Amino acid sequence: MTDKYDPKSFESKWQQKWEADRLYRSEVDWERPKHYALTMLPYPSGDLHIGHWFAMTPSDARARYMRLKGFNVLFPMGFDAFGLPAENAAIQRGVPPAKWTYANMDRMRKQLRSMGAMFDWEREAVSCDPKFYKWTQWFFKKFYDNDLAYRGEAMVNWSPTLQTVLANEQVIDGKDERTGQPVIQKLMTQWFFRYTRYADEMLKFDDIDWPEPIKIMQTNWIGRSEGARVTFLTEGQDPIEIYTTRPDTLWGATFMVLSPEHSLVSKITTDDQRAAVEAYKQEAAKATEIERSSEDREKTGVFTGAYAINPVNGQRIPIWIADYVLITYGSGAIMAVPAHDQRDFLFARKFGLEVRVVIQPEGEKLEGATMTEAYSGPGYMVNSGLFDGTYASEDKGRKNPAINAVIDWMEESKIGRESVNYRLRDWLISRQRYWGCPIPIIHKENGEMEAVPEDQLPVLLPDDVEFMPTGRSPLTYHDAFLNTVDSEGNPARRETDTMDTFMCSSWYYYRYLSPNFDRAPFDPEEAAYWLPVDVYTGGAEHATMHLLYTRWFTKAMRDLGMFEDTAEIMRDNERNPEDLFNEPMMRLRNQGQVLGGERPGDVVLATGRYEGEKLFANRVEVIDKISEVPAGFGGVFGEIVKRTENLLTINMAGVLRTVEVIADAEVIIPAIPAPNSVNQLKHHLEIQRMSKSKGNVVNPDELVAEYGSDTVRAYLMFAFDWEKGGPWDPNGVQGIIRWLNDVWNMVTAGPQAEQGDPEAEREVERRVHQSIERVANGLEKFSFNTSISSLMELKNSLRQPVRDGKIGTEVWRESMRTMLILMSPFTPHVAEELWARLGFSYSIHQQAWPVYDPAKAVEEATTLVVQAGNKVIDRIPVSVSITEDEAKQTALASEGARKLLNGNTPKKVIYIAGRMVAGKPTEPKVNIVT
RNA sequence: GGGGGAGUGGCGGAAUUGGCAGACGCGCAUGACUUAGGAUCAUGUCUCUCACGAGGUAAGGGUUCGAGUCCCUUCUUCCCCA
Repeated sequence: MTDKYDPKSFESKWQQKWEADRLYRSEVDWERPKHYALTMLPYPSGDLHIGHWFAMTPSDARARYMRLKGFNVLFPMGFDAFGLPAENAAIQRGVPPAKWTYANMDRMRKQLRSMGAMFDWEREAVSCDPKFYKWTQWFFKKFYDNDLAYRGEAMVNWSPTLQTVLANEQVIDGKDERTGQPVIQKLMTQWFFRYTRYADEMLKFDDIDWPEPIKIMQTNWIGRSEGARVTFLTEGQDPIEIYTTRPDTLWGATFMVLSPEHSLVSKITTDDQRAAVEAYKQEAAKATEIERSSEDREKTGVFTGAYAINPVNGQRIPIWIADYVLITYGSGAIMAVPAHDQRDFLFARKFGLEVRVVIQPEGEKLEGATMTEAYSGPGYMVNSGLFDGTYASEDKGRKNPAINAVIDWMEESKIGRESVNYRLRDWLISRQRYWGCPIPIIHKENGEMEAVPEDQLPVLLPDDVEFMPTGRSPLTYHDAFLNTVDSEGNPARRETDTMDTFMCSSWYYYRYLSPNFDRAPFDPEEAAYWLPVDVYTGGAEHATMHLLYTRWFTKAMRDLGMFEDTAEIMRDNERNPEDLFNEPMMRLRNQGQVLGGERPGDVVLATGRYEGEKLFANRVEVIDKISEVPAGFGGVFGEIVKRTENLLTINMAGVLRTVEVIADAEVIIPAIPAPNSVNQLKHHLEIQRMSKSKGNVVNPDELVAEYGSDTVRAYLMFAFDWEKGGPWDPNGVQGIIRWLNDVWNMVTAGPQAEQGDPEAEREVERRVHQSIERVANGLEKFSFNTSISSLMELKNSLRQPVRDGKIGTEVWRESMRTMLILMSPFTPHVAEELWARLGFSYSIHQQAWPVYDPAKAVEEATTLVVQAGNKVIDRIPVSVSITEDEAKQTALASEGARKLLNGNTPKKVIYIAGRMVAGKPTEPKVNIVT
């Protein structure tokens, strides 16, 4: 055959056929083992990004592999369709969010189909679809009814000029990014989920195979600490509760600090301090919590004029306010122990407050007056009454003898009690936004609240909305939405907050099970078979947000009995439901990120008219190299480092110069056919995240149009360590093209001999079997690049003997058959096409993964490596069946060993046997120690 | 500020988790075939050395018969919270 590998001629043909045949439809089949493979669903931003391909196509390859291994695989897809960008589009371009979102999803579905992935589209779930968000609201209601949802106060970014709440990403440097108006921090009533209720359970990872860094990040995020709560009384008898992890240092508390927002502040402030305190409170409102908690920030604060009594020693200590104490953490008040806490120490030194040492390290004498930093290490308690001499270790909580003793004593004498605290705060789900799932709550006239009854769900988002340029949610002035009646028929007002989109993404993979089911969030018949998710893939940036929220969600669902029907059906099918609903995903793997590659900017010569330093160019010419600048050139020349519209920044021998290209300027780019425009000039690109504004976005549609889907898939899997990612390099794709071309040519050329050479055929069989194991091993380990390199090696080792006519028809056909199945997870289209051309029956994707036979993979001859330490001193060809004794004798008799030993006897001889590891043979070694 | 990673040829990356460092690919070089080559084929390609050989996985130290891999110190860098 003479036809060339031309993916365009068959890729969409197969995609259509697979879809028409419902090849990837996954249905419950209790006779077969199941595998639920899940990859994070995209936000419908409008265009599929190369990052989506990078995340999804390797996951698809693995799902396909599991299918070939005999599993019934569910691999669904959907859209996380609520969110702020749709609203911004509405405000900026006047497109309704729903229209924008649905149009984007249509486009992205087409793009997703071009991947040739085995998505089961009949299970698609879309979070902004009322069929979906009815159940998001239903979950909210269940949580509300069971005290897992409540209203509380939280700090928000508040714009006083716009009278609206802003999201974190809308605030840059304390100002609204759109209007530049100042933003302040303000306490507002918001909806929360009791996230902390499952804090302890979420610290357990025993039953799940998740990456270690993710577990560490989640553990730190939850931030469990053991300590005590202690109540101090002010001189006016107002109680101030504090939380401390170091109750053993209570005697060193020489002042207290309240958060500026603490409710007692105005009450206890004395008249002569009031002006200063009020001024400080206003100042503190400008800083974000992240800034405030930064340790190296200059400490600020104001004395309230009031005093408290230290309950352990009766000492009278001043009460200050300072912004390094946050109202949202602990109780919003601390006891300050400057000798043993660095932040308190800096504060004390700045304001001249007493530093009293109460933990004295061994062999050192600390003095409060002369210390230069706080001491937080181990030592013996001093200045602490009856506890003097007690040893304070480095352990935290009860394990520390000093803390243990003090807590017991405090509980006995009713001064304080043991307490566990978490850095984790409750999950704030309120968003003062329109394009989100409405919170199904009604505010009655009398101020009480009630949940919308289940039969009235969903509370629909109105689509006849108009956006104000302020960004205020249109729900807050949409009368038809706002006005309703309560359960007694009295007029009432709807809640206008919508839910955080993390709420939708916390349960979407349950909706995939039965996206049209209308009696519950999911059909227990489906759930009993498919749950839990076996493998989940996505970006590590979701480590502490999405992945913690979703764990919480599943635990809450379990405790509210939402899996009971499912468990019953499992039992009916002899599946033990125990421990299956504690965690949503059994295995998690994170892919890295594809970054924009580095690209040099065009080197240009620009001439025109100067106005001061700035050049108004009427002619810009791109040249090859900086050395081609003509002598005596009077304009600006150099590499374009940046271009904004017609404004160029040019690096002229190290100096940055600005050139404005005038409207009808002559632009000459030799590489691009004339006429050229300013927009075709390329500027320098650094390796960094891809974004439209940087102009370094790689468009997968263009790549697919040029090279075909299989090549793009395989290249993404081959060019990177999947868990790491890296900068995009357009050149490497050549290697994949050559590989697929070679495979194509080899298969279409057919066998070159009827009878082959037995030795060559045995070698081919060996390579084929080694490859089966190696390709599988890479897929198991998410090491897609090594799987593909194994496939390239297999092709390399087949090509020459086939060409030389050493492989007979039978072995040739069997080898091609196996190779195509091995390739099919990675390059599903070309594998199917060649499969069909070889006359095998449709479809390759319904075949079984070839069985690895170690006996066929094994080598007959190998090399014995003789080492002295880490250095190779000889190599001797031997049989693989060599025994330890034979190997040692052979090694000692070798030329290299003779030279090394020079007649002496070795101190030690170590033998390392050769093995077959993941389809790859290793050589036996003998290490001779002298 | 806090947290998590990563440092291996000109480049992307391999290396059974302690056992011949640099697989596979890109690029490059030389040659072949060609009207042509950004096609294809062959050979080579860590560094130094004509060679024999020696050195080499960010830098320094340690453990070990043996270290890219484990431990300590330093440096660089990326990501996340944002």
